[in-house]
Amino acid sequence: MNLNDIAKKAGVSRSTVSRVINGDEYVSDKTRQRVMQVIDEVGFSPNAAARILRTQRTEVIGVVIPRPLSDVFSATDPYYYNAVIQGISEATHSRNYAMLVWVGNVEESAEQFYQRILKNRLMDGLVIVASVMGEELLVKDLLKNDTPFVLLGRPMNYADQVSYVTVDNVSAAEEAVKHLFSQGRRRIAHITGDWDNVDSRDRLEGYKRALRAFNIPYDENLVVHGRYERQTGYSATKRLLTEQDFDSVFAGSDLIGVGVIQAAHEHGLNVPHDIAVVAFDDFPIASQYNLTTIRQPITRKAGDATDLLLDLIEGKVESPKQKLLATQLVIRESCGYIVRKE
Amino acid sequence: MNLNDIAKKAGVSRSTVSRVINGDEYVSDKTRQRVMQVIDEVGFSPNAAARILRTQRTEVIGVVIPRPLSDVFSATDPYYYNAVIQGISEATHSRNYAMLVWVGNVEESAEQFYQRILKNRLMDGLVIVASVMGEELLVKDLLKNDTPFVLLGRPMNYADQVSYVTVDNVSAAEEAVKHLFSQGRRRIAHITGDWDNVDSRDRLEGYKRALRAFNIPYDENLVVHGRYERQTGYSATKRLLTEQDFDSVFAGSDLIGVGVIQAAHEHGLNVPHDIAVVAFDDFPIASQYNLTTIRQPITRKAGDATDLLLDLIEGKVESPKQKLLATQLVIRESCGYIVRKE
DNA sequence: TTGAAAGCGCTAACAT
DNA sequence: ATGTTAGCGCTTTCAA
Repeated sequence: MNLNDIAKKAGVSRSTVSRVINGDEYVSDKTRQRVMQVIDEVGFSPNAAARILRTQRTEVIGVVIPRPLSDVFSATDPYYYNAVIQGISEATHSRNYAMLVWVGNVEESAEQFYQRILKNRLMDGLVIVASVMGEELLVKDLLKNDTPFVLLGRPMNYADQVSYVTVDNVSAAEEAVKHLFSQGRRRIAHITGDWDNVDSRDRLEGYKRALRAFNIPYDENLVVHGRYERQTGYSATKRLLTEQDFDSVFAGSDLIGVGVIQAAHEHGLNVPHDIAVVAFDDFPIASQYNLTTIRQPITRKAGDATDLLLDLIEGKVESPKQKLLATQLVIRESCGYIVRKE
Repeated sequence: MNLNDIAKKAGVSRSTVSRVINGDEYVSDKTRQRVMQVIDEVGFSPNAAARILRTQRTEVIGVVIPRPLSDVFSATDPYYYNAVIQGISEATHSRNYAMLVWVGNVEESAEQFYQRILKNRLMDGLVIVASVMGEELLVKDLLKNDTPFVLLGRPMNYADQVSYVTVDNVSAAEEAVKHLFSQGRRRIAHITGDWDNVDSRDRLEGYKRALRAFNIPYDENLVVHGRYERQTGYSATKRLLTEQDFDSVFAGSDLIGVGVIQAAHEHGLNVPHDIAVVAFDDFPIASQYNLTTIRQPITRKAGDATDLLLDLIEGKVESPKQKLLATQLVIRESCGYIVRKE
């Protein structure tokens, strides 16, 4: 079933059918109705490959997730990727695009992974979910071939040549630490996530800014570098408890925050009384543990990145373009703030 | 850059270039090498749309996830979908396919969702992740147009006309309950997941079989129907504790099992001493709570479903074809079995 | 407002 | 072993 078949049934030429399908205005109402009726009757939809070949636009975007999703040893919260995919899905849907998803496989180098993406020529552009490791190779290639793309997260390099959407990690971290200060805390420790991740560095920067604002000297002994894992929060806290004097922790992520709470409890300490905790992300686990945390709007971030990509593809905006999203402090019990229950 | 350009540079016809690209054997070694060299030099990859238009094969499959992934109110463990996507990704990758992912959006009816999938004509077939609600509409349409598809999970209806891959829930549940029996438990309660889900019904069936095997009469007061959520395990256990006499629980999922543990603890009961628990899934949360549970190989299940789909697409097998995967009892502490530590 | 015709880039049947 | 050619189904100029 193709345009010709529809054309014959409707008694018009196939150009007219094409015009009807594409909403061309130069079609009489009578003709349009007749054609539409035939299309509905036979349940016709145009051949995508032919259309793509002709128009050079696929209305498909690629979603690149550099790391294997279900790495058993990874402690990354799987909620993040679900929320990202959901956000992209909603944005593509509302603008009539489909999404091709690329997930890094376990036994595959970055080069191989990027090669298979680049060889597939069914995408108008890419949303790249920034991971801990750099996506530089891919970014370089894409810049070279002039393929539209948007990063979810600020890249470590080329940040000014690249379009990306991320949250304002610096301000968010600053707010988190200021909140601890407002609860009377003065010896505030910080446990970071993966150090090859830009967010981690930005959050540390925000931590420093808050200290500066309150004239608290920066004490590097209160900062522990780790990974975005529960284990990091746990062992970093254990170490801090034996070596340092501190009354609160700004955790680089919810998972780290949960580890902090567990370590504190094992030492017979009360959270928030003895150790107050503010974390980052507001994944579902945060509410389970009553963590006060910075909420980052993941679905929104992903949706905005997708909208930006589609704007780039459709020539509605010029590349590069960046967008910073605001976050929100969600106060629960781990920070010591008294939440009035209703 | 197209076949003609390559052909000119290599001094051959474009059919020869096509033959080289497609690994046709009727090309001399010299010619092949020359052509390959040109292709590598200019980094050529063939236009996908033209190839699809000509061959009528896209080498793309669709992955259908009927429910929104990040439904804030959904308590479903997001790990499941990550593992599924990973499994499909690995299988498609190893057979040189790409995957188009379709996620149900929040404000969209099932009909609309299925329509947008069916109208996209860039897929050779579909893997459908079975959800709680039936995918019947989609299945009917696909059967009608003869589109290859495989369900991840047994469908409630049309099970004999449809290809699917799932785990043997009945045997697995039977094993779980028999294990509790072997630990001396005789009053074994069961808390089910969503009742419009086939897995829930199969697990109940397995529970009944185990009881029958041990001549324990089925007591419907010990069976509580709920959802695959922590809350279900929690409130069902609370109710059971006030109304019934029981010494153990077979939980329909890990999340339910965690709810059971929490309710038991709140009643001052020890798990496993007072209440033994065996659950289902072996998601990461199970090991956090030391749950004895039935491990279902999600990534494998998804990979096998994809392989089956590709076999169907490539005509290597006949539809319908079903596959049941074995599960594995993972013994931790919640069942009361003494695990020797090394 | 409609139709005719060219051509997007590829594969495969056929010819040599 | 290689080249020639038709045609997959669509959009879009151009002509009427």
